[in-house]
Amino acid sequence: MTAQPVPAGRNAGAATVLTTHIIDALGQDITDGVLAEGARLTIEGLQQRFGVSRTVVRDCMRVLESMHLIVPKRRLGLVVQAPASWNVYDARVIRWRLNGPGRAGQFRSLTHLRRAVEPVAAALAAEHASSDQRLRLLDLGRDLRRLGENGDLEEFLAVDIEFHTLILESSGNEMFLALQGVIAEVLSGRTHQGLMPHHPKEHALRTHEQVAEAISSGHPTAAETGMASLLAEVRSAIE
Amino acid sequence: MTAQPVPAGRNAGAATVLTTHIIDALGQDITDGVLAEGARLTIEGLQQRFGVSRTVVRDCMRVLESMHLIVPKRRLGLVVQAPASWNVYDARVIRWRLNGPGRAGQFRSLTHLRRAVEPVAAALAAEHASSDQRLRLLDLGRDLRRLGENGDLEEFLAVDIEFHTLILESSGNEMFLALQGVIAEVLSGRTHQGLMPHHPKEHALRTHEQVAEAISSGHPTAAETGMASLLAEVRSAIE
DNA sequence: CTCGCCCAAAGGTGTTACCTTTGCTGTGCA
DNA sequence: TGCACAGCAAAGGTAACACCTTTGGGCGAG
Repeated sequence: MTAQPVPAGRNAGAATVLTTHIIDALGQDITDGVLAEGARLTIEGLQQRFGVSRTVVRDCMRVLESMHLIVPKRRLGLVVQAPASWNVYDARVIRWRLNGPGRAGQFRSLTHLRRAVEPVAAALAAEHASSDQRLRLLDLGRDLRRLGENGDLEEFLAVDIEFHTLILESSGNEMFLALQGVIAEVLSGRTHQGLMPHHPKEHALRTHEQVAEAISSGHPTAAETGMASLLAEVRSAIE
Repeated sequence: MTAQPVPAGRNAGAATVLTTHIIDALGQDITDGVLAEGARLTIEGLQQRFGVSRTVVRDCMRVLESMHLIVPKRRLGLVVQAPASWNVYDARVIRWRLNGPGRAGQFRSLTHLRRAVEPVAAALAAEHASSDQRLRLLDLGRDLRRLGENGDLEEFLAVDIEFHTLILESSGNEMFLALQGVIAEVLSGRTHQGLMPHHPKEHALRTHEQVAEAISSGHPTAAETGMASLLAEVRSAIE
């Protein structure tokens, strides 16, 4: 991307579109590796490049700094950090990586994360879910079967996302729930890139139902192993 | 806490201690619930409270905003957000929660996260670890037994942290490795709060060795189940 | 009496100019 | 040769200001 010196857009009324644009542009460049570890930026330079004032640049730098993408150093400027120090759970970092050359790697990492988290979430859900949640889960399991057999991929995706989200929510663990967004992202990515069979496999449909059943009837171990076997299929697809 | 209007400390030379202090104070207040969802702050008010200029306050607000602890609203000020939107993987948020009344809950969440991630990390490590890493892991397993039998808790802790860190690192998944810090935190928290037996149990020592053995000899499944059983003990201790 | 328009106040956003602090670099003097 | 100090570059911090949006109240028309 590397925006050319924009003709000083001024504040055209757009609320905070200025900073968003700059943060996105630089974040994308860094996560793409266009700006590699050790690369140096200066506030002055960025002012030029984006045609904004120093304050705006500093605001943006604070955000990037808080994701550990850059570190300000006196006399050196803003030094780009190694990927190892990035805040890789920040939604924006994940989005940037999914947009760039790191896409495949990010997908793989997220899939492993799903494989780790979702079975445990299912087990916890079996212990902590409310009765509303349990009922809803059974409903969703049935809906999935219906939609899966009809071959309606988009609808199936929407319900699948709700299914997995509800389990994370029912786990009662806020750190699991916080992954909802990226898991939804992974699921959509999978169907929209044709990594899904045209009809979800019978095994997957049955397992969804079994997981819903295990959670709603309060069997943590069955829920955990069911979810694990659901994810095992996914895993074999990406490796 | 709630710092009284400091007598305008001015820039006493300290590098970026200004913003850090403000961010910490507010972040702690929000995560503690002292500032609850919907509470409103104003830049003006914060300027008064901390005796700093507007720019500094705004810098801080950007950081807090990027963690989704607050959202700026025209005419309303800075509105404190519900815990559900917080960036709960941000190291600072975790630290604040561990410092405040949310401590127990944060510990529980992190322990579940460990239970989810570490077995999968161990399995991946069995596939991807370098030969150096495999050897080192065997060493650490042996060291743990020696230190455990001697009852040297501090030394044991240090090596235990290195053991778990090395596995996360060997998994090759940067999202797993990113959890290294908080996992170390949980481990130290456990020993320093007397949640550990004076001598680590024989079973734990043996399991550490088995995990090291499984990873180093490239047996993902054994590594995964071994790590899971290691964490099962921990789990029973907190529930 | 009610509805709608207009204006003022409040407050966040963005700009500019200026000063301070820090650390590197190079040059001159001992 | 080596050390010290001057100079400079770049981030950190402050202050004053102009602008836009939101909101709410007042005032006039119907």
